[in-house]
Amino acid sequence: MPSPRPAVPRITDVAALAGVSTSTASKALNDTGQLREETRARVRRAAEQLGFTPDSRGRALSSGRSYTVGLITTDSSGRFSIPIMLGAEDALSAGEMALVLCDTRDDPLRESHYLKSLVSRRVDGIIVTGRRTEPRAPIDVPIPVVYAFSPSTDPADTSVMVDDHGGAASTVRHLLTLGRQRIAHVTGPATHRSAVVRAAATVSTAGDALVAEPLHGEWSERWGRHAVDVLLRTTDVDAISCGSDQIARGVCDRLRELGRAVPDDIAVTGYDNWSVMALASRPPLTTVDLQLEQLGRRTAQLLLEMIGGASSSGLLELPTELIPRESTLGT
Amino acid sequence: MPSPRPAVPRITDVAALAGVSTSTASKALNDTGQLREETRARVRRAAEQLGFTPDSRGRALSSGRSYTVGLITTDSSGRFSIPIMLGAEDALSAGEMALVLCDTRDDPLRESHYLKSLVSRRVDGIIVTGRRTEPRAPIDVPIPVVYAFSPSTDPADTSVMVDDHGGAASTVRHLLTLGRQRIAHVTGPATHRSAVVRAAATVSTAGDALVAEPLHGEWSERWGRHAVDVLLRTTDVDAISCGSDQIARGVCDRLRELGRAVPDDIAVTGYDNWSVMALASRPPLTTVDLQLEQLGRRTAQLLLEMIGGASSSGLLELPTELIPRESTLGT
DNA sequence: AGGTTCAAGGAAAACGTGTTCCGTATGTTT
DNA sequence: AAACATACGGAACACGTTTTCCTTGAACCT
Repeated sequence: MPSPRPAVPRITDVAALAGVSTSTASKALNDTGQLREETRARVRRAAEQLGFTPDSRGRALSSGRSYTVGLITTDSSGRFSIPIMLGAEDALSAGEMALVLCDTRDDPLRESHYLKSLVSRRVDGIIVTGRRTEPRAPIDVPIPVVYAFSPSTDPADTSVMVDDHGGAASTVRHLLTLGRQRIAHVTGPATHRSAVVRAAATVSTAGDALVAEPLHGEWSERWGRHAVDVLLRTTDVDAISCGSDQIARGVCDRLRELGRAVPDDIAVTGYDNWSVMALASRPPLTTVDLQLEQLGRRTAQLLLEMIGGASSSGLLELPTELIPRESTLGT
Repeated sequence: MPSPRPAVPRITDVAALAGVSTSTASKALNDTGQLREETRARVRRAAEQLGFTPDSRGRALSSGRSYTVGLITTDSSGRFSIPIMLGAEDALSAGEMALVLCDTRDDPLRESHYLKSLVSRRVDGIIVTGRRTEPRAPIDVPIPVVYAFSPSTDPADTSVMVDDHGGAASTVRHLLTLGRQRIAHVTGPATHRSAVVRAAATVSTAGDALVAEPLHGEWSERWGRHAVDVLLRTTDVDAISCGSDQIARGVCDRLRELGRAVPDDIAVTGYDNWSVMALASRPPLTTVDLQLEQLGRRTAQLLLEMIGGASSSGLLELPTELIPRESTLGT
């Protein structure tokens, strides 16, 4: 016996108090059907008085929709997934939709478990997101799905991703505009798609101003510091464009240690606008904001449209925003 | 007309295929009731064949439970809320419970909106968490609630928090064990409970070894760097215990710039085990791990117990773990 | 043989809502 | 005055499951 009954009022209670039938009460509360305004008001008053909140389980069953979407992330602890989640949640909550969180921790077993759970909950749609920008295998469910950040390998699926090419190009154009002529690029592993894409954009945008092959290493401050040593040993540069804020911060630290002024001697750009790196760096970093929260919002909107019946819209690349700071502009 | 019907099989379809009634099918699939094993197997085969997944909306309505819990966070972008979320989600998913995410962004309006939504969804329970350790006003719902990280002001509510006193004390004991005799403490704003609690623990544990009043400032690397200047101007210290890894990193940076060796001249401890700070610091920081994921898991377990009928268990403080690294041990 | 017990499975109700269909009263038109 | 449209509101059903009874037949005991 699980307690005598929480005594939460149902619509029949409201109807009884208002002296109408349940169907009338339902119409009154949902602004449907043909009712006198006076009746509507009476029902609303009754609902108010009882503190009635409609049970969405009943509504879900009756309407065929659950007003819920699932968010599957392979790694929600990553700093990329989180803003996406928040943006999506924000856009969804505006439409009275709830978001259920599923962190697969990169485990295929967990993923299929969650998928089953979401299907069983008759979720209206699913958002799939990951930590990296490499395309991932699509999931197989009879529900609208949108991929965010890491697109589906199937181009017919709807995917929303960051325009990494444009982002990297914008930093280079920024450096060129400032008159820099001897640019180097330091970035992450050549096995990471984002590093490769950004490097390619840098190469093609910088043209003759690029004075060295892109340097690939790990996404760390340590690599940034080390790369400076490697670079200055052989090359004379006036700008270093980095593949991440973390690398850029390492670059700045090492340059300072070597007595090279940033940006007077060498300008530095980061990537990601990870505030804890970009703002704490000395000097603060000019960088590229990925607009991930916006990406999450856009993803949710697309999903809502698909739930509404729209067909897949293929791959969508969202613009980034260049954030100029002292590491290129000076004080 | 919303498409001719997704044609997802219902339990009646399974029952029909197996040649039994729906009630029998239900019993077979849930391992309840009295059925021949052969019948059970037949029903299971039919379900398998049809790819049947029970509709949890129906189950929710029938069982009176939604198998869902809500997570209300005032700021899910914070690095504290996230591990808590993940831990909770992990513990809940093991029990076939889903977690719906609600980020209030510190807006009371949004909070009440979400509360209404969760109540309407007949969530089985709610987890409330925040960015800071200050107690917060309890929420008023007829559902089990557990507060995580930021406890409820009502001591009768169930709250799970970090043992900040013990955490700070452990760093000081660590320093004393290493033979340090002249300890200073640099931490965050005196308006922050966590700073005050950690400072008090430091004072009472260090005793005579504390050579200066705790220094309060902001939670930033910059303040850490500045505090070193302030401190060394008047005092001779052989250890600095910091209120956060961010501050500790700033302290280390400044000490290095001043040519003071860490830890040989001065040992440094951080707090939070925020890997991006603690590991990137030079040298890596001895620090206190808050075990937030464990805290999230424990919170979820308590909530499940309360959903199961257990009564509130008041305030619970979870232990932290000291992580020794080079900033006190050397290489 | 007649009664009791038990396994097996079906019929029906319950959960809470939304919606379709239908009856009634009221007012309007010829 | 009769025919008719319309506003209003109620009865019934649907959504998909679980669970509580109830029926049936067989085995068992005295």
